[in-house]
Amino acid sequence: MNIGEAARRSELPPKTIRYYEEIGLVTPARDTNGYRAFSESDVHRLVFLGRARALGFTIEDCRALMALWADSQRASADVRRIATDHLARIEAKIADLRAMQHTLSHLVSACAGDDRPDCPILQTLEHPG
Amino acid sequence: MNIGEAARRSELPPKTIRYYEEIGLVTPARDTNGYRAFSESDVHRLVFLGRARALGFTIEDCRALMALWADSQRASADVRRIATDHLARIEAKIADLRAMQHTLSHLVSACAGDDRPDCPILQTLEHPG
DNA sequence: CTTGACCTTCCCCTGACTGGAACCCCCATA
DNA sequence: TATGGGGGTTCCAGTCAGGGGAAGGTCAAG
Repeated sequence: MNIGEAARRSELPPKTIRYYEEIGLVTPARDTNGYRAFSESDVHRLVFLGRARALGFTIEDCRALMALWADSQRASADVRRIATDHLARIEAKIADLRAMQHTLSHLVSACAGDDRPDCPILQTLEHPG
Repeated sequence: MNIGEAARRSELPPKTIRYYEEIGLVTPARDTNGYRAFSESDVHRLVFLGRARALGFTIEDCRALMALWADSQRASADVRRIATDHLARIEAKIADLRAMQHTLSHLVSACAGDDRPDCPILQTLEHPG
């Protein structure tokens, strides 16, 4: 199948699929006219990639996960380690964002938001505390 | 003062300060030897930038905030709108990350993480639900 | 006079794509 | 047979907010 149908079936944009080929995550065959020819297993890999990316795994995580997926001798510990590391990064990011949210929501509720210039948001950026 | 001291006082890396000059967020004078000569108000602007960036505002948000900061005729509504928009983006991002965290933490706790190949993480990436 | 710390510009690199230009291929219709 | 449209292809450039490092100029101390 051509890239268009592979895109519909994997729910990934054609551009993304070409990029994944460029970095070696999929290697579709080629027709004589130069068009990419995707097999069912190529689509299967693309769907896997889409799900892993949707969970926030990096491309390099995806590469490692796909290698483990293909390896019937894998240790589930290796998969789990990738996931726990990723989970830790996510939780750190959530903590950062929640700190920003905390500060910002206080500032926003303290600001009148009218046509006068007085603004605790700017005051805090200038001199916090 | 030279960029090194401006960096220490603003707690921003010299590279970042040069970048901010390149995109027009600060415009330090120059000594005859070509070195940047930062004034107190330049440092003040850098500190403001550092705080705004620490709250997650984009560079373009910072540019707008600094323009409002410099404008004694500003309406606090304009400042507040920038902050509320940014807060909304942060909250959307937190929601995304929490969804990932939710799914990932379930997967991690379901995975034995031993030397056997059976792995609900890979199974779910292959066939969710 | 030399050493070492500082400063300068310049260019390339990051992640994970996205947009666009220029061009090729295939099928249907007038 | 022309042509129009909807595929496909490659390559280049841009995104965001800087970071790394090279090649070279400047300055104060020993």
